[in-house]
Amino acid sequence: MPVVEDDLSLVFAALADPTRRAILERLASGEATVNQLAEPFAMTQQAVSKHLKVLERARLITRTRTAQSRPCVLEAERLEEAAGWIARHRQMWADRHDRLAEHLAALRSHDHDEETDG
Amino acid sequence: MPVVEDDLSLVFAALADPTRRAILERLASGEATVNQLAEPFAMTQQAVSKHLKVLERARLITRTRTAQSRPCVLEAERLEEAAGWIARHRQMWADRHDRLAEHLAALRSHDHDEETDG
DNA sequence: CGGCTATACAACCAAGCAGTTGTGCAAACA
DNA sequence: TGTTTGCACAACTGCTTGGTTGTATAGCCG
Repeated sequence: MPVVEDDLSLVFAALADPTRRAILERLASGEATVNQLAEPFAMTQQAVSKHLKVLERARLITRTRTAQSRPCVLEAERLEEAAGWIARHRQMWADRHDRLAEHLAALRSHDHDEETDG
Repeated sequence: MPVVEDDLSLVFAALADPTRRAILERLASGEATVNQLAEPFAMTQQAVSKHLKVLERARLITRTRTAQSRPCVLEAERLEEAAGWIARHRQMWADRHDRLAEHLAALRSHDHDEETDG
């Protein structure tokens, strides 16, 4: 197991939990304190605090320090990275499927093909 | 901890590992057998097999049964789901940031800053 | 000052994961 | 037929995680 995990893994891992995704969704409509976030989740404040740590480590949120509360705000940049990876591979896979279809079509029209690779 | 995890969590969790992402990348250039996939990864065939199980469970790949080998092929649809979630929220966050910027600009134009800096 | 509020830290636990070794089994090959 | 190849299953290990309770800290209120 990676002692140091790459950013992408951290982001995906952070997104791989329904609670955390819900937190992000809630946060999308504005800042919130830990206790505000904890309320709808049927879990303790400490548990939410841990989730926030995960999100923070993935830099999906940042936290500000105002008096005795530490509200959370979203950080969209990390999401770009994840989106980028997916988009890239989605394209590659689509290409691959296209080429596969082409290839099959080519094979079909050629009747027989000798593969002399260079 | 979810006894039954939703599809989205499975997909993100599957993507949250560099080895599995590398497997997907390799798979993007064509089918491969377990041993072929295992080679570059400095880990045993069994470990790769486990990773493939994770990918299969997330339905990011499917496996075909030909004779004694069980090659893997990519399944792009699941990726769409993950891409969709991210895209949706990216947009929401962007909107939010825009509004925040507007808000701050509005505040600034009001010239109501009482900062006691040192 | 005392007490309330908001949060974090620590210890603990059950479960899961990523990896290992060892083994079994089905298909191809000699 | 026996051997090799390709893969999976099982058991085990160490680390991580998601949750708990209990406690500590920092700021506000009276």
